[in-house]
Amino acid sequence: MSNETKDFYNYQYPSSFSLYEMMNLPSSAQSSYGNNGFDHGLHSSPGAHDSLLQKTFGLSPPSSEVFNSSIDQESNRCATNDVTGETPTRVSASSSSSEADHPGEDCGKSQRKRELAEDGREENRSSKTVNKTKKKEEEKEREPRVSFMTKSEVDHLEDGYRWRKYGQKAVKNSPYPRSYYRCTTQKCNVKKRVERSLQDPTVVITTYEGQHNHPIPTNLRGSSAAAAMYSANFMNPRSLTHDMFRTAALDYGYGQSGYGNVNANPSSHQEYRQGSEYELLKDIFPSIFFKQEH
DNA sequence: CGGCTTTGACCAGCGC
DNA sequence: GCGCTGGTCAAAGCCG
Repeated sequence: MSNETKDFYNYQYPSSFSLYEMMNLPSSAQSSYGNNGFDHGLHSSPGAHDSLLQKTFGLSPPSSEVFNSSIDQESNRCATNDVTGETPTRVSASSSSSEADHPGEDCGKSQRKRELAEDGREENRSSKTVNKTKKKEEEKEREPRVSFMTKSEVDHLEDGYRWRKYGQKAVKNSPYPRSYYRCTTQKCNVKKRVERSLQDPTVVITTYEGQHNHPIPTNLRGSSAAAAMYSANFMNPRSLTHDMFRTAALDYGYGQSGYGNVNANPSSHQEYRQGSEYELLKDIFPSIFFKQEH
């Protein structure tokens, strides 16, 4: 994936996009799996899919919608991602997260600025004698970065992991601050930034940076399914298999919860037990994930 | 008491 | 060199 921008005609679609992106599947893999699979049935009941995706990804409370996501594994971060400028039913998503990270900001400069600042600090804040050559090399090894744009009333969305807030900064030209979180697990340096979109304050932009080197904490609030999926991406991007999605479906009512009572919204369980959304899940995550299961 | 949030200070990069 | 900005630190306070 490069700077290519993909258009989706329904804002539920970016979640399917993010799945491919999160799995690091090459474009050939996408085409072989076929977008047709993802088209299957999606237009029939967008609201239901929307609800399903929210719960499956667990990134938002019931009132929120994950309506865009992007991933940044390399340095291609300057593609268009003018999501909030789109109509409500048409969203563009791209492999770039820069615009999602910092709407309206100058991409290249601020991006490099951020990385340099982070690298310098992460390596050795106290010692000023940093080997510049080494530093430059490490600059190239950028952490994978994924951003989600989620319509939500709350800033900090549950994703299954435990986070500690370590900073908050006012955002230039925005009344909404940006919050900085770090994974609380020892030796896990995954970070995330949370801010509200300047264009649409109801939209929360969550940017994950780094890879978790540990399993999802259990006995947490939020969605274990989402955490499992997110974990699968960052622990091993190619390990996100149909089993994962089946687990997601099971966790949401097609089986006994395997992770304990972690669902923040018990009512969602009830919906899934009715079965209709399991079918929707199969529609969204089609044969590649489900066909071998029955 | 441990874990978390808050918040002012600090640092580094960049533009002028 | 200076000011601006983003990102992080760390002390203090809060909370279960």
